[in-house]
Amino acid sequence: MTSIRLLIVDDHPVVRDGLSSMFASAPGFEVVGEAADGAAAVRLARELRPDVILMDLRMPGMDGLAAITELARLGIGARVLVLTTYGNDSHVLPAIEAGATGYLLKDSPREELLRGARAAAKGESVLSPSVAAKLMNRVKTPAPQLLSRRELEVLELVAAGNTNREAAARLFITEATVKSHLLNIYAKLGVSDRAAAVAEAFNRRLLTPETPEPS
Amino acid sequence: MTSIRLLIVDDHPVVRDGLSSMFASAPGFEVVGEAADGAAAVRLARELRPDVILMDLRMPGMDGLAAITELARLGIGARVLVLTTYGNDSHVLPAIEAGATGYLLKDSPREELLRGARAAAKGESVLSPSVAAKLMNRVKTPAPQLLSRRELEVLELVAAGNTNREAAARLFITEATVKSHLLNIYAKLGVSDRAAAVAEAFNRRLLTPETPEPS
DNA sequence: TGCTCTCTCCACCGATCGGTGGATGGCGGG
DNA sequence: CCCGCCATCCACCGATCGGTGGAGAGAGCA
Repeated sequence: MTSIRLLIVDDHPVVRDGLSSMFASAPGFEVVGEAADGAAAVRLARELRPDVILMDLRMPGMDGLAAITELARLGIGARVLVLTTYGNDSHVLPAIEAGATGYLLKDSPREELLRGARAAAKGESVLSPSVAAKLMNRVKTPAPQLLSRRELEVLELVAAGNTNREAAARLFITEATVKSHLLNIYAKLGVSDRAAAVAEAFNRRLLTPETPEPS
Repeated sequence: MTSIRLLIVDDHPVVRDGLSSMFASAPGFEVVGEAADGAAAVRLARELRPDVILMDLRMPGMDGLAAITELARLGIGARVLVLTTYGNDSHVLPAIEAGATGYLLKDSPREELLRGARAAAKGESVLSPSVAAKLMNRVKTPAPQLLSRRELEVLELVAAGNTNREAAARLFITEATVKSHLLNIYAKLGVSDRAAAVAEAFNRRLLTPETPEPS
């Protein structure tokens, strides 16, 4: 098995040196380049085709998020392992959305960093606890029983594109009843039309996106 | 620092024994009980008040998911670390939604299991790579640029509860233009009214729930 | 026994929306 | 150079929706 080719991106020379020497001294890794900002990172990534890019997010000029986005746009296959100081800053989720493969804190134990880089090279997802927690919160959030069962049914039908009349037919009630349910829903959600009600329901996880079933 | 009190839940005696002896021999852990199904797990959890529950999902009778739900309903504070054989089965996300603190594979290295249990005791989230990947897929899904920038703006305003006239004012265009944009949106999303368009946009991740800002 | 909540239903009106069938100019790729 | 996509705008009409102001019946709780 050949070594994992690494590109290290961080605006602090100290950090680059630290990471560089740490990975260089570990078996199975080869540091092929270093960059101090996003633009340089993208340039080097095209040129050197590393397997894994260790990427800081906060950098002058093109930041890490922009760089990840750009790499994805260019179709560069390198896995990006975000390596940053704070796990709870607001850039975490955008970075994942942009296509980062993993997200670790810089002060993770050496062991974990090495394991993370290896996992990233295989395309596995590595998350530090704080990031994992953030992601889980995104999914958890027990639905507070704000809407009654019936109201939720009505809202689902409306979200599916039914008119009041159609929803009424499907529920075997009259249109008038559907309208009262909707008015109650608007009041409870603090909105004043069906479109906003649907949006608010998604925000409050009363409705959830269909999970596209994999394999 | 006192030991972490563990409750082990699995329908296979072999697995219980294995885990039990593994944790018993590790410093900082104390196995206070074992259960072979969900009902017994809930009973023992109320009685023994463990810090962490190592929980299998597939069990006869009350399964792990039901047990987690029940524990949450009863307000039992124990952290639940799901410990199962397959990382890609369909019970993963429901378990997290029900309130599991972490999710590890049984064949994880001993090291990882111990670390996972310690992390869970502190309330940190531990995820095995396959589960992390699943969660990330839930968030990733790069939006296929189906809607034009302008159309997306219109849809966002509509989702926020604006009428066509209001959206027009905010975009400094006429109501007629907003209407054409919406008609285009309906065609592209395969729907025929604004509420369904909003729902479909959430399903396709063109719109995403606001992340409730923490601390 | 009250009280509250949910679910059901009715009538009526103005406001808004969806749909049709256009038109114009700009920008970019083949 | 032409085609397609995008963004902008127009008029007109019927359908639908939101809002008001009710009411009755059943469930659950104190």
